[in-house]
Amino acid sequence: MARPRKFDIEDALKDAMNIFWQHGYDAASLAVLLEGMGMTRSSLYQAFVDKKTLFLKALDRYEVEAVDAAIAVLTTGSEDGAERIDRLFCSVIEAVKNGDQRGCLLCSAAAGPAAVDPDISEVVQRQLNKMSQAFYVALTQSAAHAHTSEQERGDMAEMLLSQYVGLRTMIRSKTRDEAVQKSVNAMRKFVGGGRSEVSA
Amino acid sequence: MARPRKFDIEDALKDAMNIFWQHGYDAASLAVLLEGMGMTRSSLYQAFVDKKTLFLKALDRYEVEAVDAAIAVLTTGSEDGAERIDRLFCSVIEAVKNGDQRGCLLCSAAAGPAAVDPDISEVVQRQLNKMSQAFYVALTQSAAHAHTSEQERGDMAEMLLSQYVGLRTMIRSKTRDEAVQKSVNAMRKFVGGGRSEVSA
DNA sequence: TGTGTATTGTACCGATCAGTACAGAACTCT
DNA sequence: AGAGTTCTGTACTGATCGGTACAATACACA
Repeated sequence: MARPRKFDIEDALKDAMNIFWQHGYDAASLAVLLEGMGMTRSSLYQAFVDKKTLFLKALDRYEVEAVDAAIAVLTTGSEDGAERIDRLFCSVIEAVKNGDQRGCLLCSAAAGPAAVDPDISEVVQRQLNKMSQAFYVALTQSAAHAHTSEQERGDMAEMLLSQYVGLRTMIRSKTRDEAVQKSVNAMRKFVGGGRSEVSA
Repeated sequence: MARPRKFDIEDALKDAMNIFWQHGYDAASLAVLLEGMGMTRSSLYQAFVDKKTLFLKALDRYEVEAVDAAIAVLTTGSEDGAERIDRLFCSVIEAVKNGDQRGCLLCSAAAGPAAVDPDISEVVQRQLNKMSQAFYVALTQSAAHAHTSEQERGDMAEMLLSQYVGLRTMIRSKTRDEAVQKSVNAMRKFVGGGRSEVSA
């Protein structure tokens, strides 16, 4: 028994996520967010408390939409874990070649607000951890690495994660496509995924 | 034949560099800069034109002070290039263990303003390129990699660079020391530097 | 057809942002 | 000592920041 809201709250959150993704936390001003989300100031504050809370919710949304998708690539689809790692890095290349230079919201958050705000840092760390665990699983299920020690795989999972973060950070800074491609080439060779050479 | 300036322009630039390094471009407000550089608004604008120009000059300063230092580690000191790469990553670990969580100004710039401003992006890319070339040189002068193809070394140099960027980005986002250590462990093993195990 | 209630639209808030105007101060040279 | 010149200190600008107050609005229910 009240006035109904004009917007779908999930859609609005998705819009917010995309805006933060493209602009970054600081550069995504309230004006930009309101415009992109198609709602008024009061509605936004009524529904999302404040900018930081909105960002945290957008990060949660990103987790579901992008991080979990990456984790799915790392943990399902192919028998061999190394090939799945391979696929993840190839998908990054593919995005770049399609003109997507937004990088990764999580990685941008790590470089930006997470350095200042503990609440944001906590969420970022949790998601990064999730990814490193997925790398670990993939390595464990890889013919080339299953025999290595638990510690070795843990180390390598962490390395793959920082590699991923660095790659997507550089992409956002307009690094030439060829440089990105080279980096992935070397990483693929290193991990030794199933597929012989380039493909996508 | 005029009033002499009260500050040393090089010292001021060094201060500015450190402030940008710690706070990041956006968060380093004029107020913070003026305070930290110990000068007044007029003097700053008279000497450095505007904030962005100051940042570009601070980036140049960072190139001399930090990037070139890293490049020196990669290109001089030891006979074996892989060991020099090893040393660079170990120095990152050492900084973290000493409580330095500022990361790398260049990497933060890559993730932040370089994504928006072409002038900044250009400088960032130039410096990143310089680093990847140094990695290439180190690989070429490494017993373990000298025999590989030129292309392979180029790929791997680019990978080492993105690894470096990712690592320092994660450090700034307050990633646990152990995770950083793990990542470096794996990277060291991968590169196969001379020194057997941990050291510093 | 009211009446209660939650959302919306708008106008506003103080704070802070980067940048500027300009008078006064501090020096060198004549 | 005076003129010329450059730097400094302060006060100010308009724009924008995130956030709030409050009346108008649109609905469900009685």
